[in-house]
Amino acid sequence: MVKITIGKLAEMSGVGVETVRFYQRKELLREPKTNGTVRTYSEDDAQRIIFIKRAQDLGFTLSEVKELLELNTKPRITCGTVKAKTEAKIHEIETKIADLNRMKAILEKLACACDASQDNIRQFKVQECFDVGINCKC
Amino acid sequence: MVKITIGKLAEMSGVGVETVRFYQRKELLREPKTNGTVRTYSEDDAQRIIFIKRAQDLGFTLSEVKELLELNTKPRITCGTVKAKTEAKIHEIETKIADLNRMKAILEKLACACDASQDNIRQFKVQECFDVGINCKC
DNA sequence: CTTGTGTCCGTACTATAGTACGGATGTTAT
DNA sequence: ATAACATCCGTACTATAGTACGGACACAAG
Repeated sequence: MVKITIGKLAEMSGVGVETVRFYQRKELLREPKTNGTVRTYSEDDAQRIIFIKRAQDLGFTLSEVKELLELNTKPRITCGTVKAKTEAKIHEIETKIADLNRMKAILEKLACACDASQDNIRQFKVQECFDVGINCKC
Repeated sequence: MVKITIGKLAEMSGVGVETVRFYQRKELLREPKTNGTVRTYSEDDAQRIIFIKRAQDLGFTLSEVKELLELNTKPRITCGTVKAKTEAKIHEIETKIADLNRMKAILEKLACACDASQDNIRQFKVQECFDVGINCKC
């Protein structure tokens, strides 16, 4: 077995050394075996960090990731549990996308109204545009 | 004009008193007129806070919201400037939507993969589930 | 054996977005 | 007038997700 130090682990998994230590404090990573005083890590630790980063990119917070990882250590957890958590996350994302589309439509109206105006010192009321697009005739 | 105190303003706009003061410190709200020492607010301040909360819900940070609001408050801003900022915001939103759609697609694959292996695997590895999700053909 | 790089560990700091607290003063209702 | 509540103000604290720092060791090369 290859000796992996914290520096190598960090490099392998694409995070900083301090981040590894931070994840240990947060109990997202186990406290590793030490021979002497210097801790040695395994390939599994790297995989775990890569998983954490991936889940995070997918919109999970660290505590949600921790929860997901704990599904492994707890007995008799089924795919159904993971699926439920994932679907809740999908729903959150869908809501966000819908909101953003609404926001985008309103901003497009604002840009359009801006275009239509010949008056270069006209005051646009951004708030009103956000409300219903009152000022926007397009 | 009705006298609106900070407490009433907070109640009207659905935030805490401390949040109003926080927004003042962050210059998202103007420092209000005082008669004596107690500050009085207007209906506009409430509208402004409600706007802040809405934009925030749509995924804008407070400093982004501040920028949006400054489109109104800067006196001699031209239509061209407003339009440029608005379009930049639209672009940001489009990027966010794309990112969220990517996340959603991956999570849907994950949910699907979880579904497929529901009854078969007892000792289930969450990390593998994510891997399967990413490579899943469903 | 000394130099240099790496690791260990605690602590402190960053940014974002607030929330809570304590003492002083202001305002209002009875 | 006096109790009760509200406001003012600064400071400190919360959570999230790290990043940075400084002293003490560890270890490998020259």
